[in-house]
Amino acid sequence: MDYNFKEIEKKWQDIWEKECRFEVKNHEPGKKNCYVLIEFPYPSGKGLHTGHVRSYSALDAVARKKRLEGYNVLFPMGCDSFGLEAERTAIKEHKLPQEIVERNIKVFKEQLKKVGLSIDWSREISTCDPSYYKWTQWQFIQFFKHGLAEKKETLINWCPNCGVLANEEVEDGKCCQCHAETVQKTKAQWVLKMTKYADRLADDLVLTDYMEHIKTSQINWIGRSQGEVVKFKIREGGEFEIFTTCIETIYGITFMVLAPEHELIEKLKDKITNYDEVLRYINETKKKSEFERSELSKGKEGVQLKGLMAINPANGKEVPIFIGDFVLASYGSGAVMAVPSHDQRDYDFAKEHGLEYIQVIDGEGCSSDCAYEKTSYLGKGAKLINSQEFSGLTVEEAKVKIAEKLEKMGVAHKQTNFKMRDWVFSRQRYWGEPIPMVYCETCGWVPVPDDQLPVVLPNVESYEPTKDGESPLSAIPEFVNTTCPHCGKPAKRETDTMPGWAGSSWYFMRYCDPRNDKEFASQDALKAWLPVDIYNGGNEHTTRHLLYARFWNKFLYDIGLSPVLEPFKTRISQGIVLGSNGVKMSKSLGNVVDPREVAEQYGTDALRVWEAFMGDYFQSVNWNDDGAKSCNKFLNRVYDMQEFLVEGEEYSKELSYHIHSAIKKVTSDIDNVKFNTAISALMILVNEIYKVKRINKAEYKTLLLLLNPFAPHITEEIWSVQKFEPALKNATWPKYDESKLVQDSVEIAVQINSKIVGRVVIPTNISNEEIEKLAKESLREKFEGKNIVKTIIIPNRIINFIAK
RNA sequence: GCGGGUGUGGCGGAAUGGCAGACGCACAGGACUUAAAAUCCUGAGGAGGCAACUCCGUGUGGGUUCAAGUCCCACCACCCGCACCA
Repeated sequence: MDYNFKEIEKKWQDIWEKECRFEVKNHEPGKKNCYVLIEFPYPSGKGLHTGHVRSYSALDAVARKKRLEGYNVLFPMGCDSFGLEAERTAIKEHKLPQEIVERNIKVFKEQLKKVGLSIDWSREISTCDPSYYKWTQWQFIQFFKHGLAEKKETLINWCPNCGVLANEEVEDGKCCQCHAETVQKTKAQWVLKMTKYADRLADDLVLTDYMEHIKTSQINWIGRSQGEVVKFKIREGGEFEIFTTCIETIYGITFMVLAPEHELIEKLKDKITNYDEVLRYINETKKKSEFERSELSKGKEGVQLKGLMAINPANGKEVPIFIGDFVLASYGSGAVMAVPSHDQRDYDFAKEHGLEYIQVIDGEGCSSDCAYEKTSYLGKGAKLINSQEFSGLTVEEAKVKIAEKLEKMGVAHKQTNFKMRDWVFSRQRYWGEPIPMVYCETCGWVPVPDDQLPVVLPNVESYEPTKDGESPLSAIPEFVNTTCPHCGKPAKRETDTMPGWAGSSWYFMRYCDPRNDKEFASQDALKAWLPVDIYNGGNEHTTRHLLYARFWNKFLYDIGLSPVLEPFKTRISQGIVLGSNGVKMSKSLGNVVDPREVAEQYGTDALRVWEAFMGDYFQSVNWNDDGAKSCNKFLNRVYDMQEFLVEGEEYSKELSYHIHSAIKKVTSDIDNVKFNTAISALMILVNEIYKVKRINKAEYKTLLLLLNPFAPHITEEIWSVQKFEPALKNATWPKYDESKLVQDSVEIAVQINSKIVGRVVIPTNISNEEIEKLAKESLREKFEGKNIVKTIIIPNRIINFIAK
């Protein structure tokens, strides 16, 4: 008969809760601390889905194993509750975001508890709780006091009817709600100067054990490049700067391109003979987002600034100037030199506009339909041509010499540029932390004093985005009007709120000391837990959230409030769970699987085991309805094994090898986040036990402990029913003995000229000569007439004879 | 476009450069049963063959190597991110 998972799972969840089993102190004598962290969820109305269960139960397995290994484990949970989605739902349902969030958190928590996660609920936090965001605000003020927060003009999406829009709300240049055309406008916004930390954010990755692709993503997002800033004079007066990493191609310049926003255009408008055309192009550009502008297909568009010519400082040559929207004002100096022979985008642009090509690097790569780019010529000893005194030098020599010449002339200097930009920290939205600043005519921007924090988000009647582009808070005079904390004169509060990223940039610190009302967390608590040992989250957060959190921590480190340079030792990302049809689960496609239904049918343990087993943790995987069923079957086999149980405190001869290899495999697989093969190893062990139809106490206990991280309810139930000692919560993770993994004999494959000709069973302790002899003897007929010239032996696997 | 990934049976997936397809699903056969379900046991990449066995097989095309799913080069397809969704 099937085991009664409903009863068992409820029973143990109640016991864990009653015992406060997973509540943890910051210090536990004789135990090392281990911090297992999973990104806290956004409490959307959709509730928990199978993707959540996959990562939560996986990290729960890690936490449970660490506990059994004797660690003092912090495995906390909370909610990232501010943000646009709650606001939208609230608007739709005519409720307050506060209510929506409260309701969703309740559902979430209930669902999480049913998954049987070993969470310390006493440390639960929510970013929209004033006792939490008080400290988010306090930290913002520290950024301000250290000159890292300032108001600055930035680009926003603007809809004439709806005001400021998020990128997400713009579809093909139109507002997603009213379908009016949107434009890009500038607006003064709070900005955190993250670029000041760009170098360190890139360099300090060596201090972490992040997965390699995550480090690469971070480095590419930061996008550090070293190059030269070169000053170009304009024949008609004035000058501008460009940034290039390919100074070696400067003699190949045949035109220049400025960003349409470049200040020079306004300055020299009287000298531009086709100013009307230029203006039209600039207005067209304003309708495009930066993302659209950087697409290559649009890179050929541009308009010449007729009447102007730029002068190449290297050789005095005059070249035409264009504006093109593929040049972004936000990167470098908003202007580029164009070398069509050696850059594909310049090449296409030149072709479109009938411009000249000058090849300056010698090689075969330059052809009639593509440029000879640096990826093809760098590091290959290519030489310069058509470059005056530099012709004949290698690219690497020329880079240095040309830069030297221009620097001596006073028209160039070295510069490091970053793709990464400062963090725009303002939102003209209601549902976020109010930015705790006051503007005074006399004193300028003044932070709200500590004793007046938090600046509480007021309850309002209308919190929809405003049409004038200001935050809904600006319509509340009681909120806006205040006095200057500095001089006491009437002043106005900042009405922008913070982005959702704010609260999530330091929540892992708050978990260390969640109820502290004197500071965001005590240094003692932070030292006890940081850095986080293993941090899991979605792939979509491996660039931005991770950078923001690392930046935030580095700043706190610099002002003495974080004990670590890097907050996360390792970072991993789970693959998403797709619908059974291979596409993302969504309500409209009807392929959403509710974990509650699965648990109802096959049990939470089966669901957890299946989510661990269904595939490589890092890869996306298609949901399969039969999976949980098969895992329920597996758990039943483990349960039914009680009938085979015999006395015995040591592993039996028949099972010893299988037990030791399972311990080894499961232990290393959990450490290496390979849950699927850990489950597979357990299945193999269970199959072996069914072959002998006998299991003793020692063996059963080991099996249950290995399975416990994945299926905590059933294992604890069997353990307690069988009255195994000590109680499972006090048991220790089993150890394997390498010497028990050595088998007496092994079957190896025999190859002649790399083709398998047969197999032979050999003792494991014999010499290579003996292996050769045995292989030849057992497959004598295959060797007839063969002249063996070489033998390759791969221990316990293959012997390969090379014959002539 | 830029950046990060992925591609293996009917399906989910395994495989430190060393016997491809572990483990599981679905499938087939057997045991148990009046019968079915459940359970237990066995089989199975494809093609050919009564069989022993042979040939073909890890997105495509090349290459390195005694040996390639794995390393290198070129290509194709798909997924994720791209700064006001978080």
